[in-house]
Formats: sequence, structure tokens, C-alpha cells
Amino acid sequence: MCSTPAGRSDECGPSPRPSVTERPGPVSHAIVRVARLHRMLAGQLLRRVGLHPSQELVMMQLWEAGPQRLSDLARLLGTDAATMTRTVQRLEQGGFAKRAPSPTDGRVTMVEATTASQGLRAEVERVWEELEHSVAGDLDGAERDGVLTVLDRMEQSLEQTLGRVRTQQE
Amino acid sequence: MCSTPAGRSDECGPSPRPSVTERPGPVSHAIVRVARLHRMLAGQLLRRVGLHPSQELVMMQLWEAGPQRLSDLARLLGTDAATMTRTVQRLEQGGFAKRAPSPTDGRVTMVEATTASQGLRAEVERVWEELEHSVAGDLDGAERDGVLTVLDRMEQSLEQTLGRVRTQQE
DNA sequence: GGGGGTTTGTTGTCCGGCCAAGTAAAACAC
DNA sequence: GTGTTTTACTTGGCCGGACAACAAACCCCC
Repeated sequence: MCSTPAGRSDECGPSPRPSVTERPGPVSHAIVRVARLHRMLAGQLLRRVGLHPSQELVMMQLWEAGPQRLSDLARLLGTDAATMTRTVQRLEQGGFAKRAPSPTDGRVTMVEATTASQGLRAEVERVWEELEHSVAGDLDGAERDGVLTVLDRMEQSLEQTLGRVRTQQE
Repeated sequence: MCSTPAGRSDECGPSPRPSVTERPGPVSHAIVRVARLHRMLAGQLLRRVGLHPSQELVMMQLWEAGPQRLSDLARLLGTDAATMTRTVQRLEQGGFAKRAPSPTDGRVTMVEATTASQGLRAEVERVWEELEHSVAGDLDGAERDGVLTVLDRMEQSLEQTLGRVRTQQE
């Protein structure tokens, strides 16, 4: 027993008390926990497809919107250009994506999904549906809307203070 | 302009449309985005203290609950024993934590905060308060409670399907 | 048209995180 | 008491992610 990787401290071994996971920033902690579990589940489900978490987001973006500049991919997915560079390298190396220099702009490299990757699209979308179902399956419409609204406000607030902190620190 | 790393796609370059961030699993996407911003802000704030994201959670746990077994730390923070091993190694190497083999059980290593690290405790807690304020500052009590409840349900649901998937795949 | 600044991408480095494999110690079984 | 299983930790490998430093291409402006 007591084998769940993200152990809740219920009648299970030492765990001296609710501890850190309850006290200082409840919302922050909750988000961290949910996000980690979410990513872990994504990793498990994506295993069948041969993708790693976050790679599926790149592929979905490519499938939906077609060839794109690497920097746009990075920006849309909220990550770094450096990270995106290496992720695309791995996707290319795995046969999922293709890169080509832009003919009009010598700096940009365009990224697109390979035709071979189209075979995975349906299953990846199924995985993503399973994820969504697991995370929000037992929420009624009002709750879902409420959570989405609140999460959006959180996102904006975080973005704002992040920008504030960045400029303040330079 | 348009320099925010997590760019929203508003009048700013190509960005062909709301794209992936809007369509398939709205709640999942929202959580991923918020969690990433949250971690990014944590990283910025923790920079002053000389810690990296997640290290502060270990330290707070050590400060609150005293010396603990490494495996308990991992379980309480919802992470891996392998990850915790290396994180503690780095904390030790930075002078924040100390390790000692348990006298009663030759397998376990006890981890505790160094006295020197106590000086950082106040500031780390301040950082965490700032995080919480940024993520949940403009929520009234009812909203906060609602979000916490929903996030808790999400956590349980994710944990459950994660366990289901794990056993199913072996 | 040439020079300074900007955008775009790449690489190095470090970190958390996960899996898998391996070691050592304890607990259990017989 | 020996053999087997279970537990606790460690290490190697790989991945996403962030920062910093860099090179190349572009842009603008004089």
C-alpha cells in the first residue's frame, strides 16, 4: 500500500503532518500538484505514441496551423526559443517534424509536420481528450467555466507580475 | 513590443489564430500555462535567495518539520526519490542542507536544514507569499475556496487515473 | 550604401523530473 | 540460519525548461 508517487499524508507511514502541502500558499501548492500530476499522466499516455510531454503540443500546433516559424511555435507554446530548437530537433530526428529554411528570410526556419506524423494525430488527440476528461471530467458546466475564468485571471496576473519583476531586476 | 516570453496572440506578429491554446482541452491547457508561469515567476523570485524552483519546497519542508528521511521528502513533495537525491545533493553542496545516515536503519539517509540556512527562511517565505498573492491575490474568499475545492478534485481524479493507467500498462 | 540596432536561431550549462537498473540494508520466509 | 523479497537510495540516461552568450541575417536610418 501507499505506493502512489504523489503521496497524500493519510494513514501511511511517518509523514509527520499535512506539512508544506497545506500551509503557506494553498493555491500555489494546489496548482503545482495538479500540474505535476497532469504532466505525469500525459507522459504515461503519450508513451504509447512515442512522444514526450510538450512534444505533443508542438505536434498539435503543427497539425492544426501548418508550417510555422520556430519562434512562433515557441511563443505560442509559452516556452523558450532555445527549448523549442532542441524539441524540434528531437521531433525531426524521430520523423515527426521537418525543418526548412525560409526562402524569404534567411534567419527563420520553418517547421512542419511530416506526412508520416499524420498517422499519430488521431491518437494524440484521443490522449488529450483523456487528459481533459481526467482533469475536468467530473465538473459541471458552471464549475468548468468558473475554473477557466479564474485560471485565466491567474495567468494574466502572473504574466503581469512576471513582467514587473523582470524589468525591476535588470 | 511583444516581448513577453509567454506571448498571448494579440496583435503581435503572425500567430495565425488562438491556435492550440484554445481548442482541444481548455482546462488542461489553462493549467499547463498557469503552472509554467507560476514556476517561472518562482524562479525569478528565488533568484535573490540563490535557490532554484522546487528547492524552496524542500527547504520549507525541512524548516517546518525538521530532519526527515529522504524518501519521505520525495513522497511529500510528490516527486521521485532519484530526483530528491540529486536535489538534496545540490542543497548540501550549497550549504543549505545536511545529510546523515540513520543510526537505526542503514538504508535511510536523514536530511536536515543547516543552521546557516535559517537565515533564508524568512525571505523564502516572503517569496512564497508573493507568489500566492500574484496567483490568487485578486480572488475573493468564495472564489479561492471554489478553486481550491476544484483543484483538489482534479488532483484526486488525476491520481486515480494515473494509478489506473500504470497498473493497466504493466 | 554602410553602420548600428534588432530579430532569429543555435549551443553551452544548469536545473527538475522521470524511468530503468543497480546496490545495500533490512524484513520476511522457511 | 540461510534464501527470498521488500525497502531506500544512488546512478545513468534522457527530456523539457530557463538563462546566457553568440552568430547570422535582416532592418532602418542617416
